[in-house]
Amino acid sequence: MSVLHIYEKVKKHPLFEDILPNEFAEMYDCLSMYTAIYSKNEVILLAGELMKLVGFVLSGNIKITREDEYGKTTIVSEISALRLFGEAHAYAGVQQNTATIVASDDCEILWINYAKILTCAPDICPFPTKIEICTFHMQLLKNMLRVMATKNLLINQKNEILSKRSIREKILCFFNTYRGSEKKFVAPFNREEMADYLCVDRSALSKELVKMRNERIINFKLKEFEIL
Amino acid sequence: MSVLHIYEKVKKHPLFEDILPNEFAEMYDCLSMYTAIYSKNEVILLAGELMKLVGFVLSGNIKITREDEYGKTTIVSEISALRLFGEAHAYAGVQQNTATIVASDDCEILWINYAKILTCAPDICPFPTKIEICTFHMQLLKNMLRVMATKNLLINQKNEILSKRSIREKILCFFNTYRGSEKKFVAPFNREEMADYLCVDRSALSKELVKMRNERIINFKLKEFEIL
DNA sequence: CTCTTTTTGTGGTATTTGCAACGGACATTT
DNA sequence: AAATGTCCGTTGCAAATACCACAAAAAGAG
Repeated sequence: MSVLHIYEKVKKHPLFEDILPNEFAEMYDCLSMYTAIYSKNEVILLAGELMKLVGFVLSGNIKITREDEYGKTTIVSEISALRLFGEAHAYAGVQQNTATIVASDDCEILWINYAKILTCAPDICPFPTKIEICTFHMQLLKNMLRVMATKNLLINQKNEILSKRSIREKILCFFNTYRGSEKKFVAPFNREEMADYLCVDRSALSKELVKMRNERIINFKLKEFEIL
Repeated sequence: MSVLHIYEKVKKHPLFEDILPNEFAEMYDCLSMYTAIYSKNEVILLAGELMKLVGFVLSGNIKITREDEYGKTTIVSEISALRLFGEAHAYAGVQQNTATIVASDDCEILWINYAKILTCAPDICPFPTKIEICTFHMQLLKNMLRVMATKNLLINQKNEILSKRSIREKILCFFNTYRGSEKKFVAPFNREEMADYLCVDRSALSKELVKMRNERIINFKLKEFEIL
């Protein structure tokens, strides 16, 4: 895939906001980017290896899995095309990666050596000397901060939901963060996905929703919900 | 409080790693830092206001609270002295802050205009011109990335624990992430704190731990645990 | 349209968890 | 030594939730 083709894929991601095609081409070399193709079920990164690069899924899907000491593996999360992964591990540095990353389908990954953003101007001198940095590197740093901050808020939201001790509270918390101030909204999940997201049993979720409808707290029909 | 006194307080935080006293003093002006004192129960930031600054708790404790539409407030998290808050909101930008921050005790906050790190060299020119940036600003950026990445991993860990559907699974997941590869370890919580962390009932936690001991999965005495 | 597949709601039951109250172990204070 | 307070395990019970199986409804395929 040519650099321009890659650019077309990544340009909509917030990480590359306000980055021009020619700037991206420069970065491509400067940050030692390269693409790699993995076939279905191939291991992309083994648990225990250090995550030094940030990955961007150009096509296909990947999954993050964890294996306990008895060999039972669970899927921690799934990452679809045009999404970023590994940035937290790459920047946290010391932490050892305890998860294994596997290709769910045939897929193509763009690997980016993001650490280089921070060290690409190696002529570091003692204070108060200044160093030079490309304007678009600065832009990328800004974008990366925003991406991580946004992800942070998202996980925090989910955390708040999962902290609730009853299904009803989880539902209400999810609705509140999702709907904003709208009374009527369409859920982004079907029942099974919603149950997975809230970490509860699907049928228990259905029952609780009906119960809440009977108590005239909410109204709904399939994915369409309304707060009363 | 003098800038040097402040430096003594903040220097151990990862955000200020490898920042020298004189560098900090320069930053203090450059990033428009200032301190503010709040008395117990005083509102530090009201829900709805935009979070443009990053806060560092110099002394005392603060709490993040959220109020539902019927006026019931819940404590989302508590932040103790020498810890950072608001960085995710500050960098995510668009998001509106839905939480209210309140002083738990009398406390002193150092406010930092971190956005300025990204724009402090205003002579931005078109590609491929370079811009200048202080070396210690670069260090600070690096530190901020690491702080956010680390926080990200931490929340993710907690998320994984809370995703487990039974108390036993939560316990095991917590133990596994906490103990690393050590078979014996001392928990950082007493039972009540542990129950809060796992979002379960304390007595139910006690019961499950005893049950697991009877099944010879673990052994424990108060805070000392051992995986069998 | 009909047939098939997927999604959703329901009912019954077993299990888990929460709740409230209490007593013993231990440490601290008086 | 007695009194007090905190933490932990224990108990009985009530409530919530998971599990399983199935029917009704909706969505898709031909």
